[in-house]
Amino acid sequence: MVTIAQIAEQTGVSVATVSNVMRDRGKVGKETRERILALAKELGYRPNLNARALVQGRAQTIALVASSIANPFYPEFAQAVETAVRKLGYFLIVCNTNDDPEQEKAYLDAVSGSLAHGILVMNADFVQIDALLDMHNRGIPVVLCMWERPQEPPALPCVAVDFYQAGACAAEHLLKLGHKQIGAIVGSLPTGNHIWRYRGFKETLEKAGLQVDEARQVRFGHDSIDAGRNAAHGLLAGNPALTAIFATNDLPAVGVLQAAADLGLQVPYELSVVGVTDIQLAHQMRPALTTVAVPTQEAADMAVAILMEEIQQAQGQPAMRITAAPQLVVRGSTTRARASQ
Amino acid sequence: MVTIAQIAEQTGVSVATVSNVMRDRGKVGKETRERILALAKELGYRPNLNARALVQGRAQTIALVASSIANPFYPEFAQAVETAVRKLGYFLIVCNTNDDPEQEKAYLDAVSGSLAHGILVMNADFVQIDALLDMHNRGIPVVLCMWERPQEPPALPCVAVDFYQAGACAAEHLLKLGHKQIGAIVGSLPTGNHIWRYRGFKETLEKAGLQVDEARQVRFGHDSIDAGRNAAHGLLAGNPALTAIFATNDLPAVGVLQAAADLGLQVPYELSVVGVTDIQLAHQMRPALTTVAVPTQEAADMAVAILMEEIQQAQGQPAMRITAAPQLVVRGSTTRARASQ
DNA sequence: CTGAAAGCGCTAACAC
DNA sequence: GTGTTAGCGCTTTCAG
Repeated sequence: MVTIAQIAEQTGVSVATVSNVMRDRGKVGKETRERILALAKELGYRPNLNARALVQGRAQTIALVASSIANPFYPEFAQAVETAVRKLGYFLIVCNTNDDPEQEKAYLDAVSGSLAHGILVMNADFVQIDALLDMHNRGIPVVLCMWERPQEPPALPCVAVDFYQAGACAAEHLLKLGHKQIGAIVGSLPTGNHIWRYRGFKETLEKAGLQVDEARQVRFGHDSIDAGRNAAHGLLAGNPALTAIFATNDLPAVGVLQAAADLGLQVPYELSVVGVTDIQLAHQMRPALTTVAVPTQEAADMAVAILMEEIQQAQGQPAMRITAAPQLVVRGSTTRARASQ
Repeated sequence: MVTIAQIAEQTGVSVATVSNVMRDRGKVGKETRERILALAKELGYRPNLNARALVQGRAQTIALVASSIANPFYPEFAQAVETAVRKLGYFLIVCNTNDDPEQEKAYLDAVSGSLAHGILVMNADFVQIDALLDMHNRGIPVVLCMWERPQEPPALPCVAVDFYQAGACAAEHLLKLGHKQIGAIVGSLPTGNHIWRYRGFKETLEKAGLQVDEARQVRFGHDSIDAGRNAAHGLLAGNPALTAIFATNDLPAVGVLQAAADLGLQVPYELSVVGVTDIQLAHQMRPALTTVAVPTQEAADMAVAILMEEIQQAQGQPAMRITAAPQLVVRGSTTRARASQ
């Protein structure tokens, strides 16, 4: 490994000068500078990031914590985050806890031990919020990335997406198409994080004068294709009059598409389907999925921006930033309600 | 930040002793040990990873370099790698170059500067191989993760998958189903990395006495859904007698499925489709995709294993390890050839 | 079993 | 402009 000291020695200058050159700190004679640069290049010098991090008290990395990579939204978001942090000279460390508290603790401890300068958390509801609060109090920048409810900010900095509105938006679309018998598949338990999406949906229906009978029209579960498919089978078996199904996320919505295929139901003519998020998979399905798109890149950029503010001490009370509203994207999985039976 | 020195002072021992306790190095009296542990816990001590990395000359991280996260195979592999490295106490840094040589250089430089202890490279063909060789010569562990051709090992350690055989396997399946008019969509240029898959396919057909007319039956391009769809449209327009299409990867195969949907062609009855890899998307499509599955987790484990050998100096000449053979997975997108026209 | 001291490679005052 | 020096927090001989 080539060090600053070797370069200093071989060029007959001090380490400070070499260090200054390496960091473009000016105050170095042009001729000296060039001699140093030339030698550094020849020797293949690379600054030791750990030494730098040690002396500066901060690493050049950002950690992104998520409970599971299984959700295809994750890599899309991770990519957006990576792009954003790279622009600022940081590297991204991915931390998948796989819902394992031990892994999670290991990651949080490592970050506390300067593995990363700051930490981005995707599914805050699965993470030990108090451990994060603790880190934040010790001065480690923390940002929650996908807060579901702008109206109720958490105790930590976050970027919020108005998922209530996403649900409302999906409901309006279906209503406008004349659907009256609408099922819902919720990708979490009634106490879980998808509840706001569901409320937005439900309350919009109710405002339009439609009653929602939870026993007959709604299934709670979790956020996966399989869960969505099973739920759809259950729903359609118990309630064949359904002309549309809203799923609180694209994954279960894809499950609904599959269930329809299983049953030989033509989507959208016999059943309309709407999801939320607009993951890649949504437009790869046939028919492609109508969904309420979440501004992924914007959320990632905001999260990184907040993190940077925290890093630059521009603190105060926990910042919350709200993304643009989720937008309906109409594709092939929805159409006018079929003639009532 | 709590340091080892503070703990040493407050417990009246030396830093060396605290350090030994923290790393379970034995040789510390039980009672001292417990006093130290108790205080460390109370103070919320976390070892500084950068200091440790500096003094030991190696980081506790592994870098995974890929040209693009767009390929859905990437997150699947990344997850497998992350799991494998975590088991050994390492953290994973993701490095997406997005085919940008500057990004790539930035990442390689950072790793050379001890950002990571070792480096895993996914798409070796897109990466500046000489830069990697250089790193390897300087003693930095490097492993190429998905070498396509075991018969022609590269100059660096690697894990190889016999993709020639994958292509052959797909061809055999189609032949067995009675297909004679088979198109091929290659997810790279004729000089690119998918060429072995194609050769396996082509030569198997030829051994069975079928001629392959590249102009009429084959399209080269790149590895994406859209490219696959376009290629399929072109192929089917020029050659409607085709009863099956082989794609060198699942992504273009999904594109073929979409093209068939566009044209109102019933898969598999009017057109059979086979891909390679078995990404998640493959079994989410309807009909689900028949494909030749690559052992992702095994490849990831092997890559990490080779890396660890390199780390433990168990060197010698570049190791190559070959995964189990790719396996055909029959799903809904293939069936017997339709009556010849 | 425990301690003292050197030093990993770099940055950041502060002198010259 | 350039050099000197004191650490950053930790591990690692080597003594005791």
